[in-house]
Amino acid sequence: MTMITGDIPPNQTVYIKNLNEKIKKEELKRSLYCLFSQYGRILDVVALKTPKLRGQAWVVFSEVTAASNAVRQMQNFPFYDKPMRIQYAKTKSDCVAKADGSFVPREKKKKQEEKAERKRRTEEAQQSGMANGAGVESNGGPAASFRNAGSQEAVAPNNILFIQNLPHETTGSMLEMLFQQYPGFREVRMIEAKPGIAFVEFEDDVQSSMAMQALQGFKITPQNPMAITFAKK
DNA sequence: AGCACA
Repeated sequence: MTMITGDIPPNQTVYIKNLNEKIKKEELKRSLYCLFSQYGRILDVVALKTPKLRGQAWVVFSEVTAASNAVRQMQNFPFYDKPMRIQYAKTKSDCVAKADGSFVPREKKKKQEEKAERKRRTEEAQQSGMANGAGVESNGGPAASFRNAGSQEAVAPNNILFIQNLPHETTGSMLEMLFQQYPGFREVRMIEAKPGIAFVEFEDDVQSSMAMQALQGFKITPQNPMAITFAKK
């Protein structure tokens, strides 16, 4: 069991390192968003290019299960020519804390920690009824019900996309018009015997992910939002 | 290698 995640407990945020440091921050964040959004809803992507933090990023999911799938499935995924190393984040992301009400701004947080430290040092002769932010991690959160990947089996990235729920009149050239605008596009393959589905091939997984993100739910007719997943290998 | 929230 040589798991790279070490002994860090599950967290809805994943910490990614060994990222290509030449990629500009905005592009990196966009790409990470595209690449990881198949595992669930993403609340935030954090990347800094400071000396200490370059080459690393945090992707915040709305669900821990999404993060778990991402840690497993995307482990060592070659992203901009470097294998990603993915773990759970060590601490709660600010955007999560803000959502659950436990957020404490940075400066104040320092003070609060010092205060807690002082308190700890004084003999605790009595225990007051102070309930200190002891994680009430209930997810009474809003609308977690999308076509998120949490319910279905997590599929590993693939340069080939599997498209479902197309109107039966869909032609290859219609799909080509849609998908060819994304870099790395190679070809569309319709399955004559099976109307309503198609395969779209890109040069690599990153590019296919971009197109998937961009066209997910795209409606050729009002009744037919496209359902795009990676093709099974 | 490196765990932040510009």
